[in-house]
Amino acid sequence: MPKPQKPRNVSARSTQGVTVFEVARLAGVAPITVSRVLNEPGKVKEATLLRVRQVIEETGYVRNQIAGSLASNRTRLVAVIVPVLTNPIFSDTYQAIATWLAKADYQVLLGISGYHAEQEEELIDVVLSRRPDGIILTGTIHTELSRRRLQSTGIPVVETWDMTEEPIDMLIGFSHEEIGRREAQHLLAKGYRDFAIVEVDDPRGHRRSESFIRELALHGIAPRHRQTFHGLPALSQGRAALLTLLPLRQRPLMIVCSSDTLAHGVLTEAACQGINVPGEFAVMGFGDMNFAAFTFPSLSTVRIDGAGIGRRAAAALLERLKGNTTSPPVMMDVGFTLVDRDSTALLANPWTSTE
Amino acid sequence: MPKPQKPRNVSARSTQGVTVFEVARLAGVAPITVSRVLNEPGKVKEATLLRVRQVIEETGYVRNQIAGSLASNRTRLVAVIVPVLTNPIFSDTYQAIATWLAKADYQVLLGISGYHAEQEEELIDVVLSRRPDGIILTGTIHTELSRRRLQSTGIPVVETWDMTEEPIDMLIGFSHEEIGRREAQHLLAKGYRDFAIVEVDDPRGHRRSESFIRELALHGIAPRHRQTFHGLPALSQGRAALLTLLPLRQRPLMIVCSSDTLAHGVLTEAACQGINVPGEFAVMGFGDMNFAAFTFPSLSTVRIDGAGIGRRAAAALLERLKGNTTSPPVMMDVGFTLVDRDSTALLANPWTSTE
DNA sequence: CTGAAAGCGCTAACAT
DNA sequence: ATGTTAGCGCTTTCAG
Repeated sequence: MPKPQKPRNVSARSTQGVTVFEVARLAGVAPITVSRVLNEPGKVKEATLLRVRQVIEETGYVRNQIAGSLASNRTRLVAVIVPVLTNPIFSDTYQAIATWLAKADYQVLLGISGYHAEQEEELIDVVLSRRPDGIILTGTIHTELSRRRLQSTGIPVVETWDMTEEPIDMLIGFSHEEIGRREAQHLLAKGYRDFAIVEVDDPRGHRRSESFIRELALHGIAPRHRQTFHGLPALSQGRAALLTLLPLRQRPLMIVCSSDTLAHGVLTEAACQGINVPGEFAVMGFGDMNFAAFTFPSLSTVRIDGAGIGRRAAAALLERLKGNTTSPPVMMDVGFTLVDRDSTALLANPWTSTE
Repeated sequence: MPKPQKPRNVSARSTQGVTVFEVARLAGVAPITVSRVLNEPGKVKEATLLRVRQVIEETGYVRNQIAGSLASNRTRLVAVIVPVLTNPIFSDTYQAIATWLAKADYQVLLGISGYHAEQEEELIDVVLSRRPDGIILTGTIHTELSRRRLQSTGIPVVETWDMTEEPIDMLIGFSHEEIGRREAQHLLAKGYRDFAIVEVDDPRGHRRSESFIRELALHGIAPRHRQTFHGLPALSQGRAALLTLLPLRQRPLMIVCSSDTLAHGVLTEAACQGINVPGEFAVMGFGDMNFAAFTFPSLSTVRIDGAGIGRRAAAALLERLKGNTTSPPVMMDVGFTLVDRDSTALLANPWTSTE
């Protein structure tokens, strides 16, 4: 039997809500037992468990995780820093992260950095003040200060959607340079020799393009055209891009886009102009988003397993939070897949004739 | 001058981090002054401000908002409950919410309900335990328990993306029934008489369709076809839908889709089959997503100002949190706009001839 | 403009 | 299996 409690919740500061003390009093147990019912029910005798749960039910008690977090120094909160919510390329990843974390009773604190390392730095400050148990970042490019802050806190960090030799902590992604390189090799091997690049100015897409161009250069080829749009990739930009490429139509042209959405726009404008794809233009996207297999013609692209990245990021974090510091450091390259569809199908009139 | 502090942070439970007490000691002030520097810098003398800020800088102090929230009973956290992150129709809204809240130093706690009222109910429980200062919900359909819990806490709630006579608290949205009705009237007025409905089984889209059909019925018309897909709207579904509609081609058909993505799929399959839109089929979407004006042919649709909903939801919440309980209850219908583009352009051969 | 004292509601640590 | 004690790190309240 617990000893009678001192009166509680009488000061003007209180929230007036039901607390563990009230529940404990009504159930005839000590507050810590209520806490155990909530957090470690296995450690409480069945009868006590039921009694406390009934009181919780009757009183409508809602636990205060803020107080719990302060006392236990664990928040069950994971901060997820995203560049934007409006670029669907990342949606699968964030959805997977939130879903898998929720299964383990962790919640997501969301931060939007707008693709800016400086804004991300501010965000990290804000977020750290809430003492998340873990942080998931999009990308591997951060300010030096961000890196130091994150490392000095010792909070588990997962970087995603990129590769680096020196991750802050854990890393689950793929190499954008490798994609550019392999994409170039792949298209060269198929016989394409004339290239145009259509991209937006997002940092990772830009690096894919640069890597693509470097690989072409190794084969003595320079792209005939490069167009960079601002902001998020949009169908409209792809359409505009194809219009500027029309004068290049004398010879078939391989149009390499930094996103499926841009590529879809190119295909749309081609359909509008009655231009045959892949006959007069071939088109390559990036992302293998859910529409890519169903455009007309179907879009060749680079498949990224966004949901897989999210699932693995969540899993790696949860593993660490379980206390498995003995587990090897996580630095996983999930890779990518070049997907050949109709938009790069070789026709009877081989492009290799332009060599 | 503050009196010398009792030793702090010596127990095994401490986080070993720098606390306000340490900062206060080094700056020669009381802890509460450090707190004021952080929260109400206007109330602190310039010299003190600078001195404390310097110590914060030197020590790398990171405030603990958990402790602050417990003491002040304010978390600066807003819970945002979304059905999914992978349906881009909502992206603008959530992006706007997070962005506008961040400007006011509020952060977003994210919850994914998967379109299920029951899952939302659990989520609300979890979320309430973190004592958010506000909650933003997607939709107005919740379990009775959810409604009661939310109302009994007294936390400001904003429901979005729908209308209801009895909002939990604040409401910023539009009527899906009204959309279905107006859409039918609009298309009937343009002369269309033969309709097919293509939709996914999301609850709000379904209600738009039902309302559309009711309005048609008032004019003695029943849709000739209705196809309901499962899951999120996808281009592939739109393509599949048009294939099943091909036998109906004898007379021109108005295909009403519950999402721009479905409609885009219909247009894609039409292009693939060499079918003239709007000649043989006319197509209507929903959402006016950023691609709708740039499909081929451009897509007639219903414009929803998703970003506006998000901005207003954030603003309404912030207004309430500023303590303006005197402000009138928020119940705003942001409306919608029927957008006529090429996919419903009337041709020389008027559809009205089929009457 | 600044400070002392007293909690906020919970749980770690240590009993029993 | 359950209880006692003592905080977690901050901010409210009340004083000066």
